Amino acid sequence: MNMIKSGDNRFEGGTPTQRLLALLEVISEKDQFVTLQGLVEETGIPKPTMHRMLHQLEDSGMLQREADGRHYSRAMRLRRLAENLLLNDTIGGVRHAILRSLVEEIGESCNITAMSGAEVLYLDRVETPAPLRFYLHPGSRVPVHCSASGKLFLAQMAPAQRRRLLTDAPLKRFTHNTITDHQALEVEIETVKQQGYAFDDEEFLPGLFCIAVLASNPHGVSNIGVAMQAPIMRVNREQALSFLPALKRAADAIATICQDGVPSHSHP
Amino acid sequence: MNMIKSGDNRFEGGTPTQRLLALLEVISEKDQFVTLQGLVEETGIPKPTMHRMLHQLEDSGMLQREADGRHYSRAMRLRRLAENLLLNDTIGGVRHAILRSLVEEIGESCNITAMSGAEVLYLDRVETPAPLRFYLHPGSRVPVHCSASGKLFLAQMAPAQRRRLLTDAPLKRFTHNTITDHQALEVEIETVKQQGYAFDDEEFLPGLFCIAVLASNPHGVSNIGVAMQAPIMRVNREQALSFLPALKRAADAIATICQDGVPSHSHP
DNA sequence: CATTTCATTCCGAAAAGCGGAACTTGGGTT
DNA sequence: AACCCAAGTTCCGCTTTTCGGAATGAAATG
Repeated sequence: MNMIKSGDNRFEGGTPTQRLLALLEVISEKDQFVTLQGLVEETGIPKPTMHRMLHQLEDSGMLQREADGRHYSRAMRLRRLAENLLLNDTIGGVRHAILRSLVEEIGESCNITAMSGAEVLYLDRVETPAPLRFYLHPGSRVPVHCSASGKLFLAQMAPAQRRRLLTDAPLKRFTHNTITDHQALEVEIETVKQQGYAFDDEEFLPGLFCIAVLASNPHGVSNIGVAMQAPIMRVNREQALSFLPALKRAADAIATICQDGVPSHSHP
Repeated sequence: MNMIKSGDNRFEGGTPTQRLLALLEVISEKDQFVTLQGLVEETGIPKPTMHRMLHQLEDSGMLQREADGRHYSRAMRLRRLAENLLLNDTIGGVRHAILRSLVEEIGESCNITAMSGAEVLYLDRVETPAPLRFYLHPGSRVPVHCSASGKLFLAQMAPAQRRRLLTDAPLKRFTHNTITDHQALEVEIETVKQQGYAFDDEEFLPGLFCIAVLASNPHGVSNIGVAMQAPIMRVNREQALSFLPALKRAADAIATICQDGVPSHSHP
């Protein structure tokens, strides 16, 4: 009894189904057969509960027992699930690949953003290989008024819609550069609208400089942006501007792919 | 093709967690974004229930919403789960053993590959004992358009899906042999489809020659390939062809194991 | 054959799921 | 501008599942 690390925080909160997914995750990380007892020790889930979970997975053909009856391994259905997930993930895969090649080209972290509610959502992100970097993971959100993409989204809105969005919440200050005055923000947005791109000059995080463009959308307004984020000591305004063509190219490629995101009802 | 097929029997019995897995399965079979309504029509699950399920998957970072807020796509955690499932699935070392005996038979390095996103992922690999060799470790990735396995995966895709994958990717040049022209690649893919195997003739790394086959899958497309990789000074096209039977045999053995998943014996 | 170690079953309390109905939203039409 | 329609979201009382401590098998171990 040595390496017993009771309780994986992954299993503490969440609904039963989320628990089950977390269990699958633990199993997926193993390259050996798993046992009930082993999983109990690793996850901290009580034994009867774990027993039931494994049984469900076995009944549904996701796991199978080995000859000895106490070791579980991946069954066909789980393999097929994993294969299909990867095999058919072409849209996400391509989008990520475009982002990756953009980062490779300009050498700084980039992300794909979208307007979500009253905030900017990071859809995907690729980090620069440089050691000094900001870590912001996909799925996180930032305010509209102090992000480059956010200002672009605001710039293409109808004035009434923008006012509705901004009047409700005050423009929270994050740094000394954050634009907190509505008048000043309108001026900035006008500039952005004319330029077709936007900066974030340490307006959200001290030391973070960004430039963003929109993935243009023929059918109207766009809700996809592409942005570069870099430490201010490595990228200044001129350098950021030199990245514009590459950013624009990536944005157009992403726009093309995302156009036919309509699901089909076809079945093999 | 019926637009609406209410009620997939997969969703009739079973516990809530089994239902959720079945839902993931349906999503995994799609190569496009899914919507709440679309899934409701396909599965027959009531709308509020589906709404909750998708929310749970979104909250746990398995799915993410696209910009429009109504299309869902695979999020990072789900991709990682799928990759780990395949990557660590050595089935008690049997899969690895098959690869090892293949290498022993033909005398050159071989690997097992899978499609992941827009790239080819190395699931497992065994090196030749020969002193001169390329070192590429499991878990690494190579582009689809310049790898033997990649071309096989492309060849079995529906044209629309392939186009989406390739159209906006620039077909990056790695060597003087890399196919960088889309037209030429389509021709190559057609050849590959008819032959049932694919070469990589120094298209990715100078001096590296590969031949690959798919582990055939009775239920449809396959996401597992088997490939040989050797220095061009040791293996030419004819020799590579002479390895085909052995490669095919190994691929079939791997396919069989992945279906039955019954290993002979072993103490983990 | 006593002992340890897991796997399995039981069951009352607690929680999550369920889904019809109603409500909201956003885009398009009259 | 008023309306409509389709899709997404929320509500809420009822039902089902889950939860997990404790007790009970079933093998290995000594």
